[in-house]
Amino acid sequence: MAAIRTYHHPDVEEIALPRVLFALSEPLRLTMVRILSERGEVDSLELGPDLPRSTLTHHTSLLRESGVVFVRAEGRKCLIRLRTEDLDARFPGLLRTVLAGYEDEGTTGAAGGAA
Amino acid sequence: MAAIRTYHHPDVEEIALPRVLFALSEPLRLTMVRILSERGEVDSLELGPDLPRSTLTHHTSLLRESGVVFVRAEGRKCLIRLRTEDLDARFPGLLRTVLAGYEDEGTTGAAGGAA
DNA sequence: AATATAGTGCGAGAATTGTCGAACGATCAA
DNA sequence: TTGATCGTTCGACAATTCTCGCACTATATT
Repeated sequence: MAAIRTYHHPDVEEIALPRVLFALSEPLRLTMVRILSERGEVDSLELGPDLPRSTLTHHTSLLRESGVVFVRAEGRKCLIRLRTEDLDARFPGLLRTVLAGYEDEGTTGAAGGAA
Repeated sequence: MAAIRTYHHPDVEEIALPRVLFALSEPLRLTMVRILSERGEVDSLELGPDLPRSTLTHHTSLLRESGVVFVRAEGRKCLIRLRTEDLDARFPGLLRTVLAGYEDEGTTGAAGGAA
């Protein structure tokens, strides 16, 4: 029984707006968030199949530490989902507004070619 | 009659969400935006009285080039206002949502001590 | 014209962020 | 146990961003 992978997540009150906006200001991460909103909880590889693993971990960690996503280990894999309720409790409507404004741009083949 | 100071502003369609979010992800700029939303069109000095001028120009330019604010020269001064309608046409509700989520934090003495 | 004030642009340096290879531990299948 | 796959961490490098002094132009006042 080896050490289980654990992840730190900020409490709802600790989620800071500048950090969230910064996390969402990167096209790649914004695309990840859009995928998450469409598919719910997904395997981390779905967020960037063609990306180097270390790059994927980097962006995933940033989204997690800013309070945008929740990450949990499942066997070898890494399941990720949006903290929709927490974000909505903290910044009502923000996520919906951002996603609505990003639907038309970058709709095709982003996040390293996720299809 | 010398050359009038002119400023480039992106068209409404050119305003990109990642750029806007990045512009709003900086606490200083976020505070500037809040001041603008409270006071309407203001002298640029009101956005950061204690800041070095070059720093102020830097942030003002970034906000302008991302499509968040409109800048016009008035004599020696520089008047700045939010592009509320344009932003709302492009990303409905974004500005209101962001401002609502930032009212409680950083309410005091930010933007270099603007009072 | 002389002075004071406001804004801009440039440049340098510090700080932050993004990308990615390599090594490592953990997990699953055979 | 062996081999393959996945995620993490570290380190290095590139790119971007931030801050700010300085010189310069433009404007307003006297």
